[in-house]
Amino acid sequence: MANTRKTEMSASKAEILDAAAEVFMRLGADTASIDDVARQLGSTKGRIYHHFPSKGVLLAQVCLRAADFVLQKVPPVIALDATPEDNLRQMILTHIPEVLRTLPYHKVIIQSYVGVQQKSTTALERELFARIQQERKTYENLFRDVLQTGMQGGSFRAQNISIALQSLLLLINAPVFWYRPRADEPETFVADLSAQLTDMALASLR
Amino acid sequence: MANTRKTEMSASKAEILDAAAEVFMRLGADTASIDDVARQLGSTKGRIYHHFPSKGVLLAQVCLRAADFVLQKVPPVIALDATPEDNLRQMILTHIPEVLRTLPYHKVIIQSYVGVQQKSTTALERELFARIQQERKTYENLFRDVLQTGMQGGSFRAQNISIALQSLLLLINAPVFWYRPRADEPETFVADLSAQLTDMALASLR
DNA sequence: TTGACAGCATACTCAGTAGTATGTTTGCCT
DNA sequence: AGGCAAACATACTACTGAGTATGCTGTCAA
Repeated sequence: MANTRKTEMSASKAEILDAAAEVFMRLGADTASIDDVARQLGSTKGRIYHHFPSKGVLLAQVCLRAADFVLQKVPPVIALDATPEDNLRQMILTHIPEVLRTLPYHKVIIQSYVGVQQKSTTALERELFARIQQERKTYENLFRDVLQTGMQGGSFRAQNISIALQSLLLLINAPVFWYRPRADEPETFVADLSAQLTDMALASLR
Repeated sequence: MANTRKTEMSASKAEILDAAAEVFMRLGADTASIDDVARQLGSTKGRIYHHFPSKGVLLAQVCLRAADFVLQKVPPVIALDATPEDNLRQMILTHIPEVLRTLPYHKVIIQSYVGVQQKSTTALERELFARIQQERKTYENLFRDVLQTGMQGGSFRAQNISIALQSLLLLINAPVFWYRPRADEPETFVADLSAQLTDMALASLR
């Protein structure tokens, strides 16, 4: 048990991350203050700064967790003997519900997708954001490989693969921008939504 | 000539908006300070506060201009006697180059698309952001109408129209997230990019 | 029992920033 | 010429918010 790595997280720390994700989502990561997060927790700054050395690290941990969520669910559904279409279909059908399940985290990480350069001063923050970028690249490559294989095999139309990849990734993350869970929404809404987006995504590649 | 409305903008004001868009894009609208914008202009705060009453209004004007850019270009290409496919194709082929031409503005307005609620305190700011939302809705409805017509006529596959619309809009704005103009890029890159995205968008609807 | 440490709360400091108040220059009209 | 705004620059104020230093309390091991 020498290497528990990421799973080593106290319940209190996880609770803080949940609160931070929620508040960062609502107010924006830069606008929201540490006191706002503390208020959401019903506690004070002291608790947060006991577990995290800075606001930047807290933000980075939220983003890192967002990346981890999908990275733990999606790779297992990839089958080497399946067709590119089937693989991609399963990947998207796994991706979307997982993203919507952990929505606040992804609303936060998307704020960094717009390209605002982090002003991470400390070395730890820079290392964390590098890890995030690495994980994102790893995740993107899962889709890139499936696209590549599909284009070579003729399942997908041949076209600029980088453009196709970026468009595909944004398409399957589209609900993060507009989805808001509602009490009166049908039981099957997320499943239906995932199915429709999967169809659109696959169709866009043919 | 009683009603010049929006076109009434001094060159200095436009120059400030350009600088603000550039800086807000790079640093993020909340992180960037008015002094940052002034430094970009090679002047001081005084100039900015002479033309804009607050930072919130400045931000709103940038966003409003972003919306105006596409709203002036796209509607004219819609033809009543054309098929939904042709109309949509022309709309996207107009939309993308115009967005990339005025990229900083759209990178700023996209920061508000993530759903962070503006904390506009003044009445003027609230009114401006309401106008922005109105213009955005107007623009969306251009696409919604084409989608609706196309689905009824059988050109497009019948499906949940709101989901399809949101996905389509995000797809045609995807380059805003990743595109960065490069000196060594081919002359035809933007045109090629627009063509590929148009094909993907139309395919996703069939 | 105690003491020592984790897990927080309280009460500060201090840098940065939005906004203001007031000077200073430049063009323009008469 | 001269005065009078517009278009800025300069020099403040007031406040927010990140980070820190220190105090308090329960728990657990020896």
